[in-house]
Parts: sequence; C-alpha cells; structure tokens
Amino acid sequence: MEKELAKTYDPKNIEEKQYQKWMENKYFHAEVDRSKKPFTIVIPPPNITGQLHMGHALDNTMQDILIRFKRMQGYNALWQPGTDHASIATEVKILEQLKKEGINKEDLTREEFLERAWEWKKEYGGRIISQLKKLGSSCDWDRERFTMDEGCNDAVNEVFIKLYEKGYIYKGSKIINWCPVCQTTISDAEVEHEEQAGHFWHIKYPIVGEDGFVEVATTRPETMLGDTAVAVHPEDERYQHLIGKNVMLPLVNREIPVVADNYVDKDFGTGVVKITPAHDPNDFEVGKRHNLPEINVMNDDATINANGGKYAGMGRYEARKLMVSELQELGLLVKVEDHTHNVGTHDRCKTTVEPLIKQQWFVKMDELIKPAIENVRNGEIQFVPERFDKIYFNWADNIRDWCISRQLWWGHRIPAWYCEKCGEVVISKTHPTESCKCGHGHFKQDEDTLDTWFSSALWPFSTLGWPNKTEDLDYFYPTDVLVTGYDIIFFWVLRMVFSGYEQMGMKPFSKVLIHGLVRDSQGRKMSKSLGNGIDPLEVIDKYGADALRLSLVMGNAPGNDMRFYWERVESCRNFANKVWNASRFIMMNLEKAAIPAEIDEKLLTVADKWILSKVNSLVNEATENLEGYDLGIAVQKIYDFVWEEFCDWYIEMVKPRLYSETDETKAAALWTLKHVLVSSLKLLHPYMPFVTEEIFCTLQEMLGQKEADSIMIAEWPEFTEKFAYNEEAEAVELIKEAVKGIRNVRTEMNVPPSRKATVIVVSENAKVRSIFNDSKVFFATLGYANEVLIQEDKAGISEDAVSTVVPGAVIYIPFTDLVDMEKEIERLQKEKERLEGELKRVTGMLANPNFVNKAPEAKLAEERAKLEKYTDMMRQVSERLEHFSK
RNA sequence: GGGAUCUUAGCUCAGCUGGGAGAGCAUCUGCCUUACAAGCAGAGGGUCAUAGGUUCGAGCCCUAUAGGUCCCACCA
Repeated sequence: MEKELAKTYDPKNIEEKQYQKWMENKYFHAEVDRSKKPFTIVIPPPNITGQLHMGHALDNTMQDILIRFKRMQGYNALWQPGTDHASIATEVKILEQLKKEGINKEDLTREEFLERAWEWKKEYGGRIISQLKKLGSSCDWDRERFTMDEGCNDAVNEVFIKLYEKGYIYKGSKIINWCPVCQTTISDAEVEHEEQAGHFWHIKYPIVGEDGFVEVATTRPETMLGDTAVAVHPEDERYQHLIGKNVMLPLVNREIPVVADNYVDKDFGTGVVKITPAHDPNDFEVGKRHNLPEINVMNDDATINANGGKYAGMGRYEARKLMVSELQELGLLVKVEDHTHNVGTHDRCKTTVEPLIKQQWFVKMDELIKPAIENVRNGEIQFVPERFDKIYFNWADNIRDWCISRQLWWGHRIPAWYCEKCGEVVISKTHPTESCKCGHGHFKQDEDTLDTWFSSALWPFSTLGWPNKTEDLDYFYPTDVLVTGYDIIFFWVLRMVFSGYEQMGMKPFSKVLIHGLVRDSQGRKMSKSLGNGIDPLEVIDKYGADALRLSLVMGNAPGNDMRFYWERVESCRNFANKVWNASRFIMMNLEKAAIPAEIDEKLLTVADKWILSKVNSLVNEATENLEGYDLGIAVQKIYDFVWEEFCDWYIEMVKPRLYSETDETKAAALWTLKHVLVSSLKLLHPYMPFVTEEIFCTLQEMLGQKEADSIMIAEWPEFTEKFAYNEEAEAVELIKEAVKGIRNVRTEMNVPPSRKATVIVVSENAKVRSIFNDSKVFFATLGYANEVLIQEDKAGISEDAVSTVVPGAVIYIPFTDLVDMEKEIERLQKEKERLEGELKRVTGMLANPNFVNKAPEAKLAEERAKLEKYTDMMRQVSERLEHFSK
C-alpha cells in the first residue's frame, strides 16, 4: 500500500486494484452469524444473453449503495447474486447464432440444441458478471447462482409438484396468446398492446331462408373462416327477428346461427359481431356460453390450415387480401373504413400475437393471489415510492390464470410424464418407475418448458437453499429490499410475492425500491434499434465507475426516469477529483506533524467546532435519508458539505494554522481535518467505493494508524452530542457572511485580488466585536486584508470607505483612490431594496394577528429575530446611503 | 375507457410531514492565491403551466383546465 496519493486522480489506477483486494479478502462474503442482524438483497438476475446496460448500472448501483451502507452500519449484509437463463430471450439468440451457421432448429435434436445452449451459457453467462464487478458491485460472488442450476431446478420441480397436488396447477384447453414467429405460447404479461392503423371491413352475411343480409364489421376478415355464429345484443330492436335464425357464412358457405349475447355493444359498428371462438378471447367466451363449435383455422406459423379450405397454406395477411377481393367480387363487401385499434404484439419480437386454443399448463391464481394482495394492502410489503403499489394492484386485482408452458427447449422441462399407452399423467421430479393403471409403464416427459418467470418467482428463497431447510434460509430470509424498475412489477415482483407466501409462508422482502429508466439526452428510451444506447463500460473507461455511479443517483428522485448526460458524469468525476485533492492536501500536512489519536477539546477553535458540528449533523441527515431510501438527497447533502463547507471554507480557514510552526491549535486543526475527512469518506463510500477506499487506506498507511483494513468494513459515522451545533459554531456563520460581503464589494469595485486592503469592523456589540476579534485571521486569508481593525465606533474611518453590512456590524474597506461613488451608491441602494423587501415581509407577518395567534411559537421567535436583525442592518445601510447622497 | 405521473433558471433536474425559490451544466466578469484550471472568487437568470379554493401562510394540500409522458383495458 502506498503512503501517499498520486498527484492526479486517475480511476484506472485504483478501481481494478481495489476490487481485487476486496475479493481476495472476501469482504463481500456473508455467513450466518447469529450475533449480527442480517440485511439481505437478492439481485434481479440479469439474463445470460445480456450485456451491461445503463438500466443494470442504475439498478446495481442502488443495491450496492444500500448494501455497503448497511454493511458499514454493522449489519451482516448479504447481496445474493446470480443470473437468469431467460428461456425465450436466450433461445432466440441461440437460434440466430445457429442460423448464421445455416442450421435450423428442426435440424437439431433437443439434446443437441441444449448442448449448444449450455455452451452459450458458459461463454456469455459470465460476461455480465465481470461487468457488474467493474461497476463495483459488492455481491457475495461465492454464492453466485443460476436459475437453471441444480438447486434452482429442484426448487422449480418442487413448486410445480406442490402446486399441482394442491390443484393450483392444471392442464387445460384454453385460448392463449400465441407468437407465430417464436412458435410458443406467451403469458398475458408478455403481450404489448400497440396502436396500429388498420381497417374495418363491413361484410354482408346473407340470411338463410329469406332475402337480405346482416352486415358485420371486422378488423380481421381472415378469421371468418372460423366463424361459427354471429351475435347481436339481446335487446337490440333492429335484430330481434334474426335471433335464432341462420346466416350463410360467405366464401365458406357454412350455415351459422345468430345468437343473442350481452357482450355485443349495440352502438359500436353495425351491432352485429361475427363470432370466431377459436381465434378471439371474447368470442371464445361467447362460444362457451352458446355451445358453439371452435374451428381452428390456423397453423402454428399463422398460415391458414386445412379447415380454411382453399385458403389453406396461405399466410394470414395473404389470405385476408384474397378474401377481401373475393368478397368484393361477390358484392358482399359493403365498405372499408380506416380504423386504428390496439393490436397485441409479442414484447420480444413485436410479432402480432394470434389468440389460439391450445392445451397448456396453467397456474390457478384466485387463491394464490390473496395473500399477495392483502399483505401489500396492509403495509407488510411496501413500495418506495408508494404510488407504485397501484401498478401492482392493477395486475393483482385483475389477475387471470397464468399460462406457464412454453413450446421452447431452453428452460425447465415440465415435470409431467405421460404413459405412452393409456396417457395417464404422473407428476414427478424423475422418470417414473412405477407402472400406471394400464400396466404399460413406459412414460414420456412433457415436451414443454416453463415460463422463465416461473423460476425467477422463487429466486428470493431458491438462492438461499430452498427446498432444503438451510441455515441461510432461516437467517437471511425474508430479504429486506428488492430494487428493480417499474417495468417488471407485474412480471416479477408480483410473482415473487405470491410464491413467497405460498412456499415460505412469509413475504420475500419488506420493501420494493422502484427506479425509473435511464433515457438518452433527448429523453428517448435507449434501444438497440435506435442505436442511442450508452455503454456503461465506456463511461467507466472514460471517467471511472465512481463517477458513473454518482451520476446515476445524484439529483434523481426514486421512481423517476432520468436522462443520461456526459456532462453530468464529468461533473461527478470532477467531484471525485476534488475529494482526491483535498485529501492530498490534508495528507501533505498530516505528514509533517504528528497528530494525537484523540484531541484535547480545549484546543479546538470555533472554526473546528463549526465544521465538526456540520459534519455531525450531516451524518444524522444522510443516515436518515439513506434509511428512507432517498439516495439522491443523501448524496447531494454530502456533496455540498464536502465541496463547499469543508473544502471551500474550512480548509481555507485553517491554512494559516497549518503553515504556522508556533500555533498551539495546529494539532487541533490537523485532528479536525482528519476527522472530518474520514467521516466524509465513509459517508461517500457507498456511492464512490473506489476512490474513498484508496484514500482511506493510504491515509491510514501514512499515519500508521489503523481503524479498519478497509473502509467498506469500517464503522459508519455516528452523531455525537459532543459536537452538536451551538452558539460558538454559529459565530462562524457571521464570519462567513462578513467575508462574502467583502469579496462581493471588492469584485463590484473591480479590485484585483493582489490589492490587499485594511478591513475595519465596527460594532457597538461587544460580543460581535469579540467574535470578529478572534477571527481576524480569516479576513487575511479569505478577505484579502492586510490589516484588520475592530472598533466600537467609526472613529478614524474615511467617510468615503466602501462598506458591507452584516447583522450587528458594518465592515469598512477604505480604498481612498479607488472608490467609484456611483457604484457604491448603486450597491447600497440594491442592498437597501433587498432589506426593505425582507422587512416588509416580516413586519407584515408579525402585524397579522392571525399569524401571531396561530403560528407555532418557534416560527414566531424566528421571525422576531429576523425583524431585529434586518432593522439593524437597515439602519446601517440607510446611514451609509445618507452619507453618500450628501 | 380507467389509472399514474410530469409541467420550477437557457438545458437537465432536486425541493422531506405547507413557513423566506435550489443544484449541476451553460452564460458573463475577475483570478496560473504553493490541494485541485477536472480549480478559485463574484454575477446575471424563475409571476414554480393556467384558473379557482383551503390556510395566518401554498412550488408543496383540494378542484377544474391545457399540454407532455407512461401503464393498464376484449369494444368486434
């Protein structure tokens, strides 16, 4: 370890090195330790297909901040990592890769395909993990899991069997969402509704046995091949006479009945709806009510099947085109209207989803969802910010059975076995050995795999060893907080919640911290197709992980989207640089003089007490904000403190003491510098782990004092009564105001910094005089003074001196040769106007009996004090003005 | 159709349970002051979308309006 910091801050030189050290020392690793309280976060497992994007960077930065904070607070902090097999996403990628080699899925056996898939996992599954490490994530990598590893696989089978035995999992023939491109079912959550411009075709269906037609309107004419009825509203006068009659389905020439059903909206379209039970969820329901046949007219690739007669083999849109033109020739096409409507598309490939009737596995939701609703409603599980529970309830309250089977190969194969002869179903983790009813005894496993979210739903407990009763599970579960984006509340959060209650009898986590999306600088979603994505690794390469992390959380409220700006990262890097240089300065001075580990408080000056009280209350506030998940607010406060109060004020104030060989408070200054620096580094560490660690360790090395081997396991700072803000500390605020006044006057008067001046403080108040008397030195270092006089009256001061007014005193700077009267008057005038405004407000308030009667006592006292202060300042300013106007 | 959310300085955004409008970036003016020009010091810039209401007091609470974003929803 180095004993001094490099001259320039370069994240490249420290980040990799520090991360390795943390890994080697296993600081991220958590073991069950009953003497400590656990704090657990499970990572939202990134897909093995994935590369780190800004969303991951934000999500994981937030988790790392929380876990590092809690670890320092003394919790036994576990951040459980892992990756997701992401069944459909990965399968699509692998198929793409195969395609490039000229191989189709049909060319491979299931086993051959899976071999390729595991190779993929081996090659790319680790990529995202190494990228998370670059970000600084302090996950317990020894515990890394994968949704398809042995344990998770076992958990999946266990849950499937338990739910099946309880009757919560069933196989049924229902209308489901089918993706013709991916060739699999998808769940409701995976369907995105997209507004598309389409048409409304009005078609005449001849009435059987009489002249005339009914006119139906449809957006999907090709589905008429599967029509098995037309429906009207039971109370629609226009169509009463038709109910019970038949119409002739054109092109197909099939007689279908006219049924009456409340589903029909009299006022929409023609009031007559064609019913296609096999290809529309509503029609499916209508069909059930009226016992209509279900005619499936489509193949899995959305071409028309044999039931479509002569259209068989055509694509759905091709058939549509032909049918429309044929209807037109027959004179049955009344009109075509433009019509925008919502089309369901598959969220992965954007293909229009085709509703089809198929045999699939479902999870019955009505019972399972109950505790998941109840426990969010009663606050057992809380969303941060709260409003996101509405998205949650929106899904939970309207939940339908979850279609969990997928016609994919990459994933957890459904543990259902069928007797090849009698078809008996056996649900079992392993190939059944017992014989079945028919005694044939040869079983074949279900071909389908499970929805990828089925395994993710178990993640908070499967990663801790479930279904085994492990110590880990007993100790670390339920986890404390789940950090994720609002876009997967219904995919994942909801399913973890009901799974937690069902399998563990306990919630999976107490808080759900929701963040928004990272958009580009124009507010657009970052996406591959737009090519507007920013690679976090590129940002890290240019500015360092610390800067990236800080830029992602500072000035951003929970749940809100944010825009990515390079300028923002740069300013965060500049902050890291600031911390670096301040530390370098402090260490340069510490090096030259030994400092005691503890300080004799009598030696502390007002400046010391001021900064100590400031950092003390910062500790309080930042801790509180962090505990309330206000990560952005907390770090904003730390940032402001470090840069403004510590660097720009305190360090500057303390310099004369450091440069002096004789000042007896020098040690106190050094001790204070060190104390405040270390506290600041600790507060910053969760946000900027690398730079704070580098400085912390170098500082310890240099001092030969060791508090901890690493800042990440050092103790979180605590508020101490000893340094509470008091009158002494407050005196510094007055000094600051005076200095600012002097600087302001000088700039307004265009006085170059090289020109030093005499500063005369005039105050009738002995206490104020005493404050300034003790702080003369600050005017020299901060206010360009070469001489400071403190006096009770204006004796000996040139009447033409420029001045600045602070509460309780007037500060004169006699520049006999430089004074620009006009400017000085202008300045005083401006100051007077400001004070007038303030006084008007305060006197107005205090003159209002309602305010005086109703406002809290503290507020009243505050306003009275202000009145006094401003009145005094006003008197001084007026006096000065009077003089100049003479 | 239902719901959420936003509208604050030129830009991007903070603003905790209502009590004198903030930050970063950008702009302007001085400074190579021995930690830092990735810096220091100063300055300009906002009727907090609009209209009502509650309150002693509203950026913050309530209602309505306008505009933006997003989610959900079976109107064929």
